[in-house]
Amino acid sequence: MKKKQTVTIYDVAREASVSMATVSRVVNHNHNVKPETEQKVLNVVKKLNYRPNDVARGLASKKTTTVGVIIPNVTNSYFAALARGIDDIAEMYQYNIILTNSDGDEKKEIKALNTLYSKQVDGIIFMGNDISDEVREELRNVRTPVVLAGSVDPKNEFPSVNIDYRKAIYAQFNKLFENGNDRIAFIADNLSRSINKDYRIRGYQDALKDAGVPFRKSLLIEATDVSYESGYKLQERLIKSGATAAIVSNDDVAAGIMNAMGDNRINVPEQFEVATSDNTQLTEMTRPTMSTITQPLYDIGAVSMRLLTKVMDNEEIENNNILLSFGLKKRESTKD
Amino acid sequence: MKKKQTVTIYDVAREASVSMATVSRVVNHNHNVKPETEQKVLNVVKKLNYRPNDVARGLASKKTTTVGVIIPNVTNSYFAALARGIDDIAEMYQYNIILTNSDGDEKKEIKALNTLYSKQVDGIIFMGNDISDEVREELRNVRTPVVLAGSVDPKNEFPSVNIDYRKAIYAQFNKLFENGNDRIAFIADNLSRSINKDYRIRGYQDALKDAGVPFRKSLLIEATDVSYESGYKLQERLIKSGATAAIVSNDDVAAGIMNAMGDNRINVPEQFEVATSDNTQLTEMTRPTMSTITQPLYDIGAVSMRLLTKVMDNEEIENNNILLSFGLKKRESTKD
DNA sequence: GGCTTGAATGAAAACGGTTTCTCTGCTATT
DNA sequence: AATAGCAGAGAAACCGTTTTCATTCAAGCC
Repeated sequence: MKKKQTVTIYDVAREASVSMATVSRVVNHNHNVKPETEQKVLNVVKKLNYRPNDVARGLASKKTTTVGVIIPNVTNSYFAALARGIDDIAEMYQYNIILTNSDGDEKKEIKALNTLYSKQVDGIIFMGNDISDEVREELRNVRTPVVLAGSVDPKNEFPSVNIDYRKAIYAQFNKLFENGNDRIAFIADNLSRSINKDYRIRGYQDALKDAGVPFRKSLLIEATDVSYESGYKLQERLIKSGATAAIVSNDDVAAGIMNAMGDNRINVPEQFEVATSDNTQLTEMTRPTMSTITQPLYDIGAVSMRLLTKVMDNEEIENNNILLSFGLKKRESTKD
Repeated sequence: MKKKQTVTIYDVAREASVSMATVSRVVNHNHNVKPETEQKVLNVVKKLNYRPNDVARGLASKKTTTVGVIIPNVTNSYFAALARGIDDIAEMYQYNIILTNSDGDEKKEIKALNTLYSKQVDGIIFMGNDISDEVREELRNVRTPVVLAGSVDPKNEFPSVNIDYRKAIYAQFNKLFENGNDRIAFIADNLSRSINKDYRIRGYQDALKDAGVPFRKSLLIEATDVSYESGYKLQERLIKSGATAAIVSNDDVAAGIMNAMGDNRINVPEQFEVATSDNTQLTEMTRPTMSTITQPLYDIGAVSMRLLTKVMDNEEIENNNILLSFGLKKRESTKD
């Protein structure tokens, strides 16, 4: 009938006839403890199967070795890929991840921020495309380092890791333009969000201007959300708009559009070209496969976590707003 | 120059001229505090913008309102869907989620378990298809409630939420058999894992027996991993095996097989039928779309989190091993 | 030989809450 | 009027560490 009371640092100290301080030093690999003493303590630790209580540790040291991650939806492959990058690097630096789904909803984001704050996380990685003013305010309030991953901040107030969305769309537009399209639609789930308004659409307009093609508002199309279904439903409207090609900001939506085209006997890419943005695995799974901007998804997550560790350690940061390089991958949904 | 020292319960107590105990009571919505006093405290709380420190709380109360979630890979749509269900219910019950990727690797699983243990999580949800003996041992050691989600335990030692994999495969086999196939392959990433060996393959054999079809070992095919690529590479072997249909245990793998068939001018479903198992969104995105077992993915996660709350609260549990109902969805990759 | 120095250790004060007791006054009961 | 009972509040112990500061002791130095 061994009743397993949790064994504390005090138990170890007593059993090893040393003070708690010494045990603490040993456990934390501190210098200044004689090898023999260390060994003695270590033996007792093993014998008693002592495991430090991280909560007590957190209270005393004011560090929880935990970082909060706010993600719109784990179920979204784009963000899931980032999350994986984040977790891998976090683990490498001995941090754990508290994951919270926000659905990109301001209220939920703020609530999550407050919870994480209460939980005393050492840092926060925020994903959500962009940040509203209220969220910005809250982000300032939680006095813990924040890094934005795959999420823009036009004011560059917070450290962030992204690709250059503006240039990416610019490049993609030009490809399609070279293929002979002069009516190219741009599709995103929310055109007024900063990531679209201030970056992608600008890139779109840059290209328009360079190509000497007039801007048509009707070619800017908003999807109801980032889902396959919403893309599927968009197909008709897309054809009616007179567009012959589309740049889509999300792979699921793009897949929906493409399949709807196929189901309506419109050939992709012969009759309509589709280019997408995230290079998630889905781009290889559809038929035709999808041409896309290539983003280093995993790396965006990984780099932002690494950046966060630097901020948490007060290291000198050369560049707060990191832009990772992107590429263009030609697959079957575009002509060239 | 307001220097923002963190405000503690003590500050609130002083400012409101009450004791810490009273503040604590108010903050925790405890009975036994006069409405006026409560209001007075509440005012100070607001004025000082006091936020309880969850770490201190956790130490004192021995509850962290945090549960650990071990997931093979967030990037896997099947598990991501479960994770979403888990997080939603967790949030509903005021818990947060510490998410750890294990890659289904025993070493990482054990390490994660230990970390979670140190962090004093109130409970753990384990995903990983099945559990090795070492993990089982560790699962016993962490003296915190554990629930398995989408992961079998032949010994039924731990509470779990699943579908009846054996019956599901049985039903699926029969469909394909009725369609005229008598050489039906079964494909999984690891045939010796319990979930396959003890459940799916048994279902497969049950069906074989009922149908009076002899068992052919060559029709049991192991994929190198659960990925689109590994499925794609399997196609040739599949044809050589003489099979005319396949039951696949993972949607990504199934998509790979199907696309490889298409790329090699083998018509699905006319020349080869493919049925898959997870009903992730991918099943609707491929062309042809995929027939599949329908699993309530989100619900498996949600129900297991709910179950965990019950275990954590020491509630009476009527059924420790929950089987959610599954279905069969006919799409384009099978004939009928 | 006295004094400085530094390594090794211990004592005890935080850390910021929860919770158990205990103590007041009232109100209700008889 | 005396007493029981209870609501409301405070004092202080406790949760399990880290960390500061003090102490001891031996070696090194002139």
